[in-house]
Amino acid sequence: MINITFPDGSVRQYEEGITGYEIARSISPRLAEDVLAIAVKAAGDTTIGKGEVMDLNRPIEADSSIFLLKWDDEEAKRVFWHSSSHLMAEALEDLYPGIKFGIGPAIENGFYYDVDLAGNQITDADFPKIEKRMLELAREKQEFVRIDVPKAEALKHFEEKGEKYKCELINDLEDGSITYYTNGHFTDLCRGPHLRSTECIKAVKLTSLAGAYWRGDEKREQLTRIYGITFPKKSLLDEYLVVLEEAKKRDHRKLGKEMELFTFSSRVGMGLPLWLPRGSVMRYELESFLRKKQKQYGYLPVVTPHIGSKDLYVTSGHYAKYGKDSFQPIHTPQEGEEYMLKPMNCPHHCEIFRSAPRSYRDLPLRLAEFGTVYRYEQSGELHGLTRVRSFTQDDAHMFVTPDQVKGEFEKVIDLILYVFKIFKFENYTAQVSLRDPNNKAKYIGSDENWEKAENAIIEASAEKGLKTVVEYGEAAFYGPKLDFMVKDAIGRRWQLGTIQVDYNLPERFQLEYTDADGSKKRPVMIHRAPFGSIERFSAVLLEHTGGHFPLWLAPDQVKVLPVSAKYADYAKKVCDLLNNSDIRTSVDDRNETLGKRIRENSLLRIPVRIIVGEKETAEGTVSVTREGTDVGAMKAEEFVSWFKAEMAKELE
RNA sequence: GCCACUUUAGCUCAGUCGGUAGAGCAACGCAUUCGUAACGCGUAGGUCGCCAGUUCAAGUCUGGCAAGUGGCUCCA
Repeated sequence: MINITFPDGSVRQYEEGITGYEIARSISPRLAEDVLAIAVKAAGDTTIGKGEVMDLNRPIEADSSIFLLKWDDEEAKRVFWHSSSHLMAEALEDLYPGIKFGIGPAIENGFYYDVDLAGNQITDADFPKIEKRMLELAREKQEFVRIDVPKAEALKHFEEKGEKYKCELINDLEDGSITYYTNGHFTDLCRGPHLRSTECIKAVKLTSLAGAYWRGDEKREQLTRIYGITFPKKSLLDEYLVVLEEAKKRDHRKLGKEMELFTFSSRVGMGLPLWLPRGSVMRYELESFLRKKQKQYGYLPVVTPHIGSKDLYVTSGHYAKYGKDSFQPIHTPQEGEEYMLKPMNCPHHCEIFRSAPRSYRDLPLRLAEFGTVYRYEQSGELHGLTRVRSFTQDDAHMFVTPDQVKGEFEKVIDLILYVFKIFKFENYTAQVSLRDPNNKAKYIGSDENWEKAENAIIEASAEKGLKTVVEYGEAAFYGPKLDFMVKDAIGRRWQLGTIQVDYNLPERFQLEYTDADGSKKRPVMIHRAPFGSIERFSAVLLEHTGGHFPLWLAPDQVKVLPVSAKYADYAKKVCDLLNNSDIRTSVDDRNETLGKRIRENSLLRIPVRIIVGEKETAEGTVSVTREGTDVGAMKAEEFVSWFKAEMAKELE
C-alpha cells in the first residue's frame, strides 16, 4: 500500500500502481468525469509547485502528494489542448493522406500543429470539414496510450512513414527517453502527458492558418501552422468566441479610427503613422505627464536632430549590426557625405556627454529626449501603432559611475512602476533579458562587463521586489535589459518599458569623467524608456482602456450640448469659461436631436458631457454626466473645481 | 522578407452562373428647435487597390505589383 496526500493535507492509502483516474473515482464518479490530469509529487520532494503533470492512467508506485487537475487549472488546459492537437493531427491524416507532421504543442489559448501539406491545399474554408472529423474521432472515445520505444525503433517507424521532421526530432533525443502516444490510428512522438480519452473534447474551433518556419529558422522549410482551440463543453466555446468578439472591439486600430486619433496612408508609406489633431493632443499630454515626473527625478532635457552622419553609427557599432537592414544612408549633393535617419538617440546623447569635460560631481547625468527614430522594420512585421517604422521614444540616458549603476537602476524601476500604476497596468511581466550563454559571439563587449551588468539588473530587480522571468538570448547586442511586457486586447504581449545597462557605448565613444582623485574614469550608460515608444504605449493604453482614457489624457475632455439652439449662447459662455480654466471643451450645437449628439459624442469617448437648457441658463448651472453616469447639476464655477479635483485624483 | 487570406462610396458591408454597381451610417440640402445613446424627406458621392491578360463582354476568371489582416522570422 502507498500513502497519497491530497491538497487539503488528508492522506489515503491505495494499492501500489493505482492510477490518478482510479483515485478520482474512489472519491466521486463526478470528480472522475471532470478531472483531466494529475500532478504528482514524490513524498519528501520539497520543490515548490504542484509536481509533475501526468496522464490519469499512469500508475503511481510510491508515496506521493497529488493534485487532481480540472479544466480551471492551467496545467489541465495545456494537457487538454495538447491532446487536441493530436486529435487534429489524426483528422488531418484522414483527410489529407501523405501529410507530414512537425510539432503540435499547446499554447496560451489553444494549440497548433505544424504540417507539411505535401502538395495538398488547405484554406480556412476547409476548417469546418476538419472540425467535423475531429468531433467524430473524439466521439470514438479513443484512449491515449503511452509506450516507451527504443530510439532505433522510433527512427525506423517514422522513416518508413516518410516523417522527416519527426526523424530529425528523434535524432536529437536520448535513447531511453522516447515515448509514443497513440490515439485511434494516429501515433505521435510525444512526451505527453495527455487526456485519458478523446471523449472529453466536446467543442472544436480551428482559428487560423499561418506559415511557420521549421524549428523557427527562416532558412529552412516553411510549414503550414493550423491553430485551433477546444473545450470540454460547447458553452465554453461560445463564451470564448464572445470574449474574442469583445476584444476585437477594443483593437487600437479600430478605436484609433473611431476616435479620430491617427491614420495611415499608403502614399506616405507603410508603417508611418499620421497623428490626427485629437491623437496629437493625447500624445502631448503623455509627454508632459512624463516630462513633469522626469524633472522631479533630475532629468535634463535635450533635443537632437532626426539625422546623423553615418560615421556616428559606425562609431556606435549600430551600422555594422543593422546598417544593411536600415533605411539606407542619405546622399547629399556634396560627394562623399552620408547621413542616416536616426534609428536611436543614444549616439547623439553620447556626443552631448562629450561636449564638455565631466566631473564625478556631475554624475549621474540624465539626458532625456522625446526622440523620433526611424527603423526599417520588415514589412510583414508592421502592425497598427505597435510596430511602426517611425516612432517616438520617451528616451533618456544616464551616465553614471560604476558604483551608481544599481541605485540608478532602482530609481528607474520606481519611475516605471509609477507610470504603470497611474495607467493601472497590473498584469505586466518584468522580463530580465540576458545573453545566450551558448552564442556569446552575437554580443559586443567584454565578458566581465556583461557579468557586472547582468548582476546589477538581477540585484536591483530583486531589491525592488519585482517578480521577474529570466530569458536567455533576449539581451540587446550591447547589453542586458529589463523589459516590462503588457498584453494587448487579444493577448499578444508587447514590450513597453525598458531599462538597459550599457558598458559598450561609453567605450566606443571614449567617454570619460574626472574622478575625485583626478584620474580619468569611464562612465556606465543606462538606457531607459518607461513608455517604450509613444506609439506602442498609446496602442496598448487604447486596448487596455477601450478608449476610455483618464480625464487628463482625453483629447476632448468636455462637450457642452445645448438642448436646443435657444441655449447655444449660454453653452458657448460655459465653454469659454472652461477653456479659460484649461479644460479642453467644445460645444456641439449642431442642428441634430439631443439624443443623436449624445450618442455621437459618447462614441468619441468624450468623458464628460454637460447639458444646458432652460433651467441651467436661468440658474447659471450645468448638468454633468461622466462616462454615462449622472453627476448632477452645479454652478459652472463649481464644475471647474470639481473637474480639477477629479483629474488630481487620477494622478495621485 | 516568408506563408495564407483580404482589398467594392469617407466608414461598415451586400453584389448569385462573367452581362457594365447596391444598402446603412457619414456628407450636403430641406424640414425640425428637441432634456440624456441614432427624427423625417431629399441630393450628391464609385476608373470595384493598381497594371496586364483571357473574353463579344470582367467587380466577378488568370498573372504581376501595391497595401491591409493573421502568423513565422526579426525587433538597436
